Amino acid sequence: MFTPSKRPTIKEVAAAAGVSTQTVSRVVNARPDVSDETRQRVQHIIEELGYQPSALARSLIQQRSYTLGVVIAGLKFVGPSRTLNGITSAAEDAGYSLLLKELPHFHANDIVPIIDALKARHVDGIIWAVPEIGDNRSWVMDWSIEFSIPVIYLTMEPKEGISVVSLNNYLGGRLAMNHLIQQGYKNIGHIAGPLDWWESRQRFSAWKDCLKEAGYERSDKNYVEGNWSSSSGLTAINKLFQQYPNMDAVFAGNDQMALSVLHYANQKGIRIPEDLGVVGFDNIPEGEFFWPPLTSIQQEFHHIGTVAVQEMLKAIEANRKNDLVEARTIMLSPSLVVRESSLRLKEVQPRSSVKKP
Amino acid sequence: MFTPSKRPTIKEVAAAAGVSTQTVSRVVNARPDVSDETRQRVQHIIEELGYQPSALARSLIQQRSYTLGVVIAGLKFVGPSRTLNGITSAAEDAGYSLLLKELPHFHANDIVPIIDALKARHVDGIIWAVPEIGDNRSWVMDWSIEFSIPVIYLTMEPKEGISVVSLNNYLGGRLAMNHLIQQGYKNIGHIAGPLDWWESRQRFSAWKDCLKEAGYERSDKNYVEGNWSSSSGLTAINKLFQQYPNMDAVFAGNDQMALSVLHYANQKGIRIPEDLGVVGFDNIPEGEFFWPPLTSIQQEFHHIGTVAVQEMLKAIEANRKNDLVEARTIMLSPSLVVRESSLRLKEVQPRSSVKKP
DNA sequence: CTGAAAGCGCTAACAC
DNA sequence: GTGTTAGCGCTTTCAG
Repeated sequence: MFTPSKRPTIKEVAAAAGVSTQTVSRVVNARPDVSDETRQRVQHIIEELGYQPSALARSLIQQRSYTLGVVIAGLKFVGPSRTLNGITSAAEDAGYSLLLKELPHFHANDIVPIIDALKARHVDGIIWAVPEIGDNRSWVMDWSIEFSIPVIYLTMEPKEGISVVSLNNYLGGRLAMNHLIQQGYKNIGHIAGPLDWWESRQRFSAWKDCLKEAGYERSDKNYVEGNWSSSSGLTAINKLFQQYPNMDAVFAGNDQMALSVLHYANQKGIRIPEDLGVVGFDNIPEGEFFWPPLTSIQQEFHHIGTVAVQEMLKAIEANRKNDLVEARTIMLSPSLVVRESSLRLKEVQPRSSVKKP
Repeated sequence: MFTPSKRPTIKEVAAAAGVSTQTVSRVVNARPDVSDETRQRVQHIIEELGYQPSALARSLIQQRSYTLGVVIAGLKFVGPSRTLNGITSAAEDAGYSLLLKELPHFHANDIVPIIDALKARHVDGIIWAVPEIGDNRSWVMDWSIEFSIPVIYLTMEPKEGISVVSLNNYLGGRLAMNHLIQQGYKNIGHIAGPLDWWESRQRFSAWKDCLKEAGYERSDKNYVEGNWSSSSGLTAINKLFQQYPNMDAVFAGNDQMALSVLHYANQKGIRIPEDLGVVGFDNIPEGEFFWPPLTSIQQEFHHIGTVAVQEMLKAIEANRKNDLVEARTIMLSPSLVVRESSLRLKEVQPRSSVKKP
């Protein structure tokens, strides 16, 4: 299965080349102050022995590991895994390794052991890629939790003094709602995600505000809370139609729940978009092939990860130079992707189109 | 944003407690040979200073890091991310940390730098969670690549001398096909995944073999190759119907491509399952809410990850004891999930059902 | 029960 | 250009 040979150390290379370990170190790190002849010889021995410096030993002495801690939750969902995808590629490009920790569930609040494990391995910074839910952020302002390294939070309500990268969910909700209103729908219901999620509340607020601005009535019977799953979406749309019989459009908190609205409509013979307009959120790749194709709000998960890493690198550099590390909030803008499920005024926008902000 | 205070070292704790570093070490590692009184005092100082041992320094001296390397590709897809989900939870349970590397693309063959980076950080083992595609496994038998640590491969053709954990894709294909045949479909087309993928070829072979066993004819016009995406699935189903007009069922290589078959049928007014039976692969959660609900082959991605970690832990222990590390192949069995898209004989199986192997 | 010495694999700082 | 010394933070070994 594998050859359990021990890897050579810098000492062995030095001995084989008849130089000091220091010289080997210089060659490995491509320092200029080595004679060409020596460099050649050492280089040769290195390849022969298959020598490879220990990043561990290096981290120890340099007090810098070129490793980032990533804390995530819900990897089995599209959003988190695509964001991680962005983090991995950006980190790789920057020459950083990633130490990954996944929380057992979204609400996990017992984060001290996680942070300790990361710090024990001398990570240079931590990307907290867990969405804000319930009180799972209650500790960020707790001064007893000392980080001593930069931390960047993803997907949460911006707060004074901490760095946040997030999609502007409120704006996304507004894009969805204003599109439906513009298409002439007047009785727009909402299937919200779980309202202990910050993202859900933002989308929910947008729904409320847009109805109000348009001068349409709204009551608490006009929305139902789901849990992001298609299954919960089906329950929700059933309940919603009972409570709100003259509903003519639905803004769903995500595409999975929107899928159930389409499913329900197909089953009941409700015509989409004529009788019922539907808009989702996230714009998952399958949405284009739902029946009918689903209008949605595009969220650049990958980009969130990339931006987070870039911010982290800046923070690490500033930290090194002992500069004051300025906390920054970055809000990314979503965009509207119009497809048939909401396109009642066909003459206006006859085909799929992507509108970038 | 954070307090850049330096973390205390074992020396500082020792000094504060008036003992040697060795005694602190003993307390930290819960060794029995410390007097209760000393233990208490040291314990107290540790908490006071917020001392935390450096896993790095420990790894260096113990020649063991309690860290696993995970190499993955295509994190933005459901399968890989759910498998990673299984790996993270199993590793966490076992007290192992994870060093994550994502390949830039599935076909990446330049894996030496990846392995070197992992070994430089002294991982105790490597889980190679990249599916076998084209020649991206050509190096596994290359003896010049020395691992010196256990490696477990996911999703590939079992090979003598290496450890593999994989779903039995051939069996999955057979479950799908025999179900369609049993439902009375006789002209069964196939939308394959990319045929340089081992998984696709296994499913493809099952399609061929089952048709042959049933005594049905088959030609090269009866299948089309897609690339897993719904978009490619739509192209594929168009082409397939042109080439194979009397087709009455489709076995799609995954659920995304199956979705496009449903989409196509809805568009053309083809009735499912009466005129056309459809079976997918993977059983993604949304499939239940497609229109009509999609029959599929359940693949336990999470479980693959869990099993891989368990095997890894065994291999690491054996390696430590210098036991002979036996290479093992573990093939997991998929199961058939029947829904409306393939249920022509309604009286036989009137509802969704999951058949566990 | 506790401490001193040595060293894991490497690099910073200084000598020559 | 190159070598020597010291030490990153910890644990192992061996004394006492």
